[in-house]
Amino acid sequence: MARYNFKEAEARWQNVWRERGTFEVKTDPSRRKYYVLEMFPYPSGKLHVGHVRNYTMGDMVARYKRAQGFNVLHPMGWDAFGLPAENAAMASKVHPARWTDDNIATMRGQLEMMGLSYDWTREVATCHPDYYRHEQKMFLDFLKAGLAYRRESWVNWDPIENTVLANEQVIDGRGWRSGAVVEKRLLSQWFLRITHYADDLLDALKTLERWPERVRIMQENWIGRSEGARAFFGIKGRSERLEIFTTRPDTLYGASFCALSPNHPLAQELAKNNPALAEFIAECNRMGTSEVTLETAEKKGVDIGVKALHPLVPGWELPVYVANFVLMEYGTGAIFGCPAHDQRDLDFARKYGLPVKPVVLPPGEDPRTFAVGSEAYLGDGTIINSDFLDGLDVPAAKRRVIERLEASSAGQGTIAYRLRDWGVSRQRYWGCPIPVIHCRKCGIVPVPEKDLPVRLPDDVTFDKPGNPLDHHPTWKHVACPQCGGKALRETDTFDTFFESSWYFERFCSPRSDKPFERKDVDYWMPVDQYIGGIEHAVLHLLYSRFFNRALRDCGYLDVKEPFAGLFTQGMVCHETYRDADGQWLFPEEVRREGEGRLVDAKGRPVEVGRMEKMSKSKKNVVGLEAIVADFGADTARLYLLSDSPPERDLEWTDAGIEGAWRYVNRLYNLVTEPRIALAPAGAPLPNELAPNVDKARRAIHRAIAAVTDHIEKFRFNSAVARVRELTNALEEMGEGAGAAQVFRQGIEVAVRLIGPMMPHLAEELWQALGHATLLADERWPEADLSLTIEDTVTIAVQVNGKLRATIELPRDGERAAAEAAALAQPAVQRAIAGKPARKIIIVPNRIINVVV
RNA sequence: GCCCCUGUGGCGGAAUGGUAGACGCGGCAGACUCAAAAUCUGUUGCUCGCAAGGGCGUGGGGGUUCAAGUCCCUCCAGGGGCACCA
Repeated sequence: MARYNFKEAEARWQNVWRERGTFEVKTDPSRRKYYVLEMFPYPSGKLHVGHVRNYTMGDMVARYKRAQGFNVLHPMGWDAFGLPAENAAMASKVHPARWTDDNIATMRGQLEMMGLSYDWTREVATCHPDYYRHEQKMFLDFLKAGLAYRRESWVNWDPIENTVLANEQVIDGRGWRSGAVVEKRLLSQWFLRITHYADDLLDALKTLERWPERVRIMQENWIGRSEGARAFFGIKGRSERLEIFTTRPDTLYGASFCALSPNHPLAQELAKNNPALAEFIAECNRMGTSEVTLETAEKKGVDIGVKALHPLVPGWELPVYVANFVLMEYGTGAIFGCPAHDQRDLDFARKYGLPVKPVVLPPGEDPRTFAVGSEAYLGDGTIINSDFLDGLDVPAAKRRVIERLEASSAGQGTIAYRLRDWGVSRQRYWGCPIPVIHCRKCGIVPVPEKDLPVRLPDDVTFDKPGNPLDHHPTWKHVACPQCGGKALRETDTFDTFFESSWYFERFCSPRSDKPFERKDVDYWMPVDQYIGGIEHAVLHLLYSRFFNRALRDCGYLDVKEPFAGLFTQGMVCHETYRDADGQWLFPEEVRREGEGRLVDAKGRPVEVGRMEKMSKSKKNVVGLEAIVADFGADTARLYLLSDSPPERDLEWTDAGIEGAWRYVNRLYNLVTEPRIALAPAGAPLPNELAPNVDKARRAIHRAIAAVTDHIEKFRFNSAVARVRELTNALEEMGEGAGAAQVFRQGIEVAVRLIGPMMPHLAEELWQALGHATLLADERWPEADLSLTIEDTVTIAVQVNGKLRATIELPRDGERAAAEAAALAQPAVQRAIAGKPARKIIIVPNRIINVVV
């Protein structure tokens, strides 16, 4: 048995592809295009197996579509701005640019080693001025179009480091480096008006038929359109009114209190003369900014002593609280509480002894006895205790109460969104500078286009906390473009989601002076198949959809949705290991001793933990280099494709990769040392085939049909299984008339089918079969459908839904014959036990169910 | 806390509402070998039975249906996201 020398072969074929420019493509409107894109990586250091799984799937699609004759664009680049580069700069004194470039070089080498069919001439790194200059121009256009604006918003503030922290850097309410209790602080920042497109982003989700349902649902919920009403409550003894938002105006008669956000203007004003309230607001502001912090915090409030006047019932006064669960960003920053029909309001009411009055009667309940205990009633029912609304159902009551509010100018129907505008300012160095200048006289002045790009200075230091751009000695000091006076540059940079919101368009014309050429974008966009992690289901994918709309409205392009097809793949997981001291161990530090017992290098026992997402902190990562050195890129690719369904998590095991390696060799030997002498290529079949040969021939065509279907549907694990079934069938086929021809046919088909999975091995075997062409340039095989259908079918026979026998019958036979054959089965007779059949259900060619 | 997803043999998984366990990993038995590795052959859901043949079985409970891993309700467990990680 020969071993496949993957080391030599993989390098050789990678060279051939590179030298021939096999995967370099041009805009060519005479050809059908297909754009395959994997989410580009952040250059964090090294490629991990999770990246490779993603790119292997993309390569599978790219090579498959290429074989089908498409002009396939398959580019790769680097999402190169971001926080880790600055953390590295602080930790090990290396400049973010240097650190990023080094990482890119390492990771590019790793990608090349995997034999992925990228057009490397299109490589892009977002940290280069050639890239980010275009988004500075885009931002200026957004500003002109009113899509960018400036307002104050809250950030996490570390009072010891005097710096803004990312949510990730806040651990249990404390700064991750300083350990200081994090405060919230108001900062003036830039926002993009994504809410302007809320309805369009929501409605267009329906058109994204090739997106996973769950991603569409998540985006729909994220946008969170809800119809409701604004209502004005008077304030006793004051002239202004309190404007509240509610999605349940039908429960207005069940109100028992009003609550304001700690940042509501009225709360802020009253706090000036109310030390207890001021302290409560301060306490709220010490909490982090993340939604999970707010939502899981204990619900608290302070009665601020004023009385709100019910908009529909003269003289009805309600207490007003400031409460930590009311968000200033949603609705109006003020609510009314109806405890009987909202769980949070109920908890709050119980805590502060407020009345609970039911106004919606659940079906079947008696209005005289119905009461709400510890659980609010959220469903539909009949309105009670509500004056003119009594007797209506919930939707009707909503309409009626809104009519009444509008008639009396006490409110109106309105729509609220959960979606908030996108804050793009970051107080960091390693990002794209925001191209504006702050002038004391002229205010905010955009950087003139002739002065773009605003480049990041190289000479920065990270020894002081805070933004290095801000303490750079000269960079921010400029003359105002309008008045010529002394002015300051904006020192904030863009959120890195800015770069990833249009890179797929840059790939269409990566070397253009413009962001992209219209003719290229018109040809290549939209991305036909986008592949990435489910963790991007909302933010990146929603921002990109928005950004595309904003670019369209600024005249850049004419694309409705950037990603026509989306696939979200699962993560790669691995067991975790700890030594006797509880320290994490890398898998290569653990060895097997005896009956499944694991020990460390010193022979001490190792505790095996759960399968978890591979992460550096738990050391449950496998080195890509080691895998490729031991087994080759194709084996790794095969394993990644075959082990789990692509959307599900994959559990990396040594046994799994070894199994893939065995198959690689088996396939290699099947071709290089064939059991049956191969007929010459293209030799005609004899008129009569031996039955076993005919069976194999049918298996070949069924395999083509099945593998093609599985690839189309992203069931790569099943595609691999079907290829294995084919090679199993070929190995089992005996000699007979036509064996040499069919065996050759089968092998050639198998080699073509593995082309997108294991491209190096496929080229190697294609050559071994005597072909002078590249397999990468060959067309995908087509199944002869007449050969995929068998003459006989196996029909299951059930009695009362329980399988009792199977019968072999001619396809599409008579129902009566099938019924008779089924009833004739001894096992069926036994199960019927002489009882008359009440009903016999026959699903043709499939199943017969006798009901007795 | 809220939104979304997942749950099938010892393990990864397969299965247009129609024969649960394809394909693979692992195990067991055998062949080859001085021996081991590699390779090959057979076998392998659990359970009762000498066998023939039964019974049970897709996280738990309930429902719809001639028929449920698949559809509905509910509970449990694990995972992803929650707006400054990318």
